[in-house]
Amino acid sequence: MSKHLQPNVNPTGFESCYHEVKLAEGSVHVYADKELFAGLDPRIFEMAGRNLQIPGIRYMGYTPDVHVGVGTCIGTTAVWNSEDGMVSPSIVGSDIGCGMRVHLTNLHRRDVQDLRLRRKLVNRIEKYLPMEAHKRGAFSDLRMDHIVQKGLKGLPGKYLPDSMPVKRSPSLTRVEQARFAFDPEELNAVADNYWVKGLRQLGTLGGGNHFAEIQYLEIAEENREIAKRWGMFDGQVAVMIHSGSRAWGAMVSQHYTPMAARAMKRLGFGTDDPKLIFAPLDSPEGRRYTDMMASALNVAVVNRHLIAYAIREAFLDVFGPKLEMNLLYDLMHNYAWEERHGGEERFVHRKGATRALPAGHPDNPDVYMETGHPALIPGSMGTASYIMAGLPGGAANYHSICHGAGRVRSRSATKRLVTVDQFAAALKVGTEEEVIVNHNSLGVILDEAPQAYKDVDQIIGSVTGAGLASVVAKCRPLAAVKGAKS
DNA sequence: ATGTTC
Repeated sequence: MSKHLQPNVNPTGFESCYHEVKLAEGSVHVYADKELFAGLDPRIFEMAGRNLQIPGIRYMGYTPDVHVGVGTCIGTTAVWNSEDGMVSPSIVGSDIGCGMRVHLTNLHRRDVQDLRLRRKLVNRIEKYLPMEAHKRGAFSDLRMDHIVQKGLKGLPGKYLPDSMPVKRSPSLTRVEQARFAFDPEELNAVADNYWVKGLRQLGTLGGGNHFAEIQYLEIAEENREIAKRWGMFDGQVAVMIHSGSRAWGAMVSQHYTPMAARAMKRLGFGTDDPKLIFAPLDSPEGRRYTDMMASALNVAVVNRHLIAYAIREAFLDVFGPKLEMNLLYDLMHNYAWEERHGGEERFVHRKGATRALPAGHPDNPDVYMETGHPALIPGSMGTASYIMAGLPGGAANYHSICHGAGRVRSRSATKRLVTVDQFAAALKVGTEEEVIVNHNSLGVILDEAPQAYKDVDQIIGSVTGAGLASVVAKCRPLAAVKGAKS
């Protein structure tokens, strides 16, 4: 029993961080402190009511960063039985497989303190890491069909170097290293341009809130033992990546949502929201969607892996061959999958929600069985990100925690209300602590200013306050790489 | 988020 290392936590305000909201259709369980809860948009509860109309739903939870989305809020955990449940393309959303990856280097923050060196590093990263798509002919050694079907196992060995171990360290779960038996006809039906574009977009960041950051770690005092086991130390330079399956996942959403809608019509299912689409897991349409969603998860993991590979090339250019960049974990926050909860098989949808399994949970990968796996939480630009460990109390929310800060204002409103100078101040431009960014003009990414987001520290405070997870490390930004609309 | 764009 004592072999499991539990994170140290002293939840002080559990009662004040949990709210059961009773609606006509059932309850939605909200994890947020009183202030965040009071500030929530009332539309998220109307949305919860319509989601709770889907037959067979067992549970619906909101994380503290919850906000309105299409059909279903970002920040939702929605659960069915595996045996006779539903799968919903609307709940998964269109950014299928979007998630986080962290690599730990053997560098200390003092090794990258010099601003000119950091700028050089960002320039190097831009050389290897396109924002939109690789030039025609790049990655001629990759097979998109292998990647779609086998994920990381579909990559040639060249892309799996020892200094960023993937094969050697079984640190990925069955979701992230999924391998599926795809129906050839299903894949044959995908238009040629998606195969071409899919290949060219591998190892590219994309736009919106996606990013790659160079960060340094501040280990939380109370979880030093876990941090040590995970190979982390104070001041360690880490690379955090936030990206997804790019156009492939968008194609799956666009093509298979109408297909699931036809199944609903055939079977006589519906809710008050015509945009909320779902199908039985054991219907032909439900199975086809779930398979194709899995293909997007494979693409997303490979995309993040190749982004990390590109960043490693940049680091090797600058720091030489002694540089190490070990994978800590890769973890998605937009997907649906089978998991074991309370000894039962459940089908868990997470839309903008991060799995945080505690020590001993059977779905942990072996290397993290004794601590729980790292839960990777991105902050907004210029603020902190977090690496957390799940607590047993997280079972209340099916081991889901937040996926970031959560937007407080739209992109257009942010551009209207926030000035470039205010953004620059948030990035500490002109000081020794400046967060180096890959854009000369901050105006092109103004909609991603931290002023567009909630305070991530307060979001994390609600997660720890509710006893769902505990902080292992706070990750402070040193440099940020982002795509921008030209 | 992405792609296509009246």
